[in-house]
Amino acid sequence: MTQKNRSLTLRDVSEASGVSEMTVSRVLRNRGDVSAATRDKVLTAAKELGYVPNKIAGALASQRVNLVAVIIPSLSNMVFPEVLGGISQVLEDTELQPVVGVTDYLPEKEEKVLYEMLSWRPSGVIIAGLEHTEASRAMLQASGIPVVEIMDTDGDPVDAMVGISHRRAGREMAAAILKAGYKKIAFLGTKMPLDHRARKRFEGFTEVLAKSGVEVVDREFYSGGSALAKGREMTEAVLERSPDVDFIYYSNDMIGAGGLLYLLEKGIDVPGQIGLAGFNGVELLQGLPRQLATMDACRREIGTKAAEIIAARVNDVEKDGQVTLAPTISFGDTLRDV
Amino acid sequence: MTQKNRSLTLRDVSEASGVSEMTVSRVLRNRGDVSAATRDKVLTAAKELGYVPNKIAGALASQRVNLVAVIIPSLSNMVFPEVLGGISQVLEDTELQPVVGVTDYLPEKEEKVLYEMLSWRPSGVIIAGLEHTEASRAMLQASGIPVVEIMDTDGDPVDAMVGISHRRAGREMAAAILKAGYKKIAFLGTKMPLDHRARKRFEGFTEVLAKSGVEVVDREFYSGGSALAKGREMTEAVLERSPDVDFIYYSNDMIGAGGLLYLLEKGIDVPGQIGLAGFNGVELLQGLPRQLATMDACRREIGTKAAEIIAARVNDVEKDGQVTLAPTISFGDTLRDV
DNA sequence: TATCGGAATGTTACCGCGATCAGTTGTGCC
DNA sequence: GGCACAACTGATCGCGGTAACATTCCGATA
Repeated sequence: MTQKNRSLTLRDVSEASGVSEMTVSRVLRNRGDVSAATRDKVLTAAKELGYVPNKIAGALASQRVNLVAVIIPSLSNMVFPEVLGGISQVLEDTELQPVVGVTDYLPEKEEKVLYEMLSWRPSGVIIAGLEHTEASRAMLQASGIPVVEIMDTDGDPVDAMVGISHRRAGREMAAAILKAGYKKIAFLGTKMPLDHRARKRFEGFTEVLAKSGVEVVDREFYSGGSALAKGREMTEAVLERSPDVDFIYYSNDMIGAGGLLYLLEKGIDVPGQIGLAGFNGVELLQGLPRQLATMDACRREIGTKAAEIIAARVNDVEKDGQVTLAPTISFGDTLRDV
Repeated sequence: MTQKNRSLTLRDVSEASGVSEMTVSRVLRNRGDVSAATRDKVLTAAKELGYVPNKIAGALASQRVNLVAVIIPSLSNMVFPEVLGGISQVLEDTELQPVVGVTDYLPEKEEKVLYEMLSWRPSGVIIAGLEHTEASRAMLQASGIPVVEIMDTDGDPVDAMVGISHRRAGREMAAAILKAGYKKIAFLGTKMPLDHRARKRFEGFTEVLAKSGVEVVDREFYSGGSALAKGREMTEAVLERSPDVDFIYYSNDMIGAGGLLYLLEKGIDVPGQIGLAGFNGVELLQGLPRQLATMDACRREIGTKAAEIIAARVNDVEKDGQVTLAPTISFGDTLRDV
């Protein structure tokens, strides 16, 4: 246990166990034929010394790095940890390992993070969204490794993609709202020009409304702060400005929940007087006094499918690289299902 | 842009720009003297080829890896992403980079993840908790790199530690509750024998109650599912079983919020008839109809302090390695402040 | 008994880059 | 004009492993 600052190498184990470095390497990787006797000797020595193999050297020599770069905009969004869960679950059965990079929704940071990750020569990349800087796309293209763009399928992927159509999600929600007879519809969302998926939902949403000659009567955007509190505040503001609103579409469940709590407190009839809907289908909603209407974004499944594609491609197995999942609307208690 | 499967090396850039590999290396790392002219030549060539340096080789050659292993139990807990935020913020100003590993609260998985991470020879380790398997402790010890154990300070660290005393947090909350005159106190928490911090809070909590001759009148534990919904359910169950309860202490804010929503719905007077308190001070609470009493766990600050210690030690700057932060109680609207 | 084959082990040659040291210029100064 | 020195550039070696090939040793087979 007493050791210099320099960390141990195969040579140390080799000397301690009296066999060649190569044999030690074989034992530690379970590769090739090694007699049970020497295997034991080596393992004992390695354990005794507290040897931890150096993957840096191993990766360089073998030209194989079992890492999968996962690049997402945020960890605090609830959505992405779930996607990650799906990814990890699948990769756990392989020799691959996810490594996460966070972009904070900034294209330049994405570019930086991507560069950084590619410099470790991962076996694959899973990256959120279809919108990237030109340089990022070029890097992905040139990397020569499998790339899966996730979350969104409204656009052209560099390689593979797994997600839902957010335009369609917006359209379907709009259709359901109109069908339920609501007419004075407001939209509350995040002030994030760079959140392309929220934008696409909004576009799909207004598109369908427009076809029925309906226009959003009010809208408001926030940034930062507690989403629940913001939902509450914005809802209050909208009601004040546009008292005749009969439906509010929130760009995510969290602000939707805030709005719901506010309206219930005010004694407003939901969904009679005002209907509500959010987006994502987060688990959190199950604990609310009333179920918020929402649309499932298939988060976990996106993760598993993406990881499966990477795992297959790494092993040179071809696999369908364009997966569009179908989000399902859930009416809950805040949107009349007619 | 047309390239074989083999990815580019310094040699490619060197040939394309007509200088030695060494010079290319210097340009790309901004080290040593290089004339402006050759610098430009090299940078142009590198960009044109789409060259991305190979950190694997670089790290091996330089014996330096600018990664900091961050090992935490979970990403879905809300708490850890915030700690991570603190870490990232500090490391962003250095050349270090965090790499996250998740243990799911399982000691064996922690051991595995730690081994995995150490095999990449990071410059430092930030790891949640003070409880590890013997093998894990040995690895940390033997690694010869700075180690900071975070979140908790009730115990002996391998090296440095940053956190709060959860025993004390439990004690303080108990004292505040008693002082407010509550007598029939229930405890609701997670069924996680491996969540040592929750356990310590509970121990501190009961310890102070015991000193006043008070015992927890009821308790319940959950696992899995939506925390908000579970808080609701468990609160209902407790009220049914022990209708005379006058205070409920929740092991986290999320279930506390569920309980709060339930009680308000039932028209129960909070904090008159029943007082409530949670733990963590999550941002979410700000959007609730009433502020839940809670105790701030100093999450972000834990992250920044830990990262600062690593950053300092990596540069051979000594720095105080035992930081105990003081969590502050916030009474909110659900605990009488007397 | 000579030969062969496979299991067990060792040897050699890199992997792509950076540390180190060794040139090769150009410049200012006496 | 010669020298010292800085500015710049290149050659060599090795980081700690692994792939590929070479070797040894043994029993089985003809």
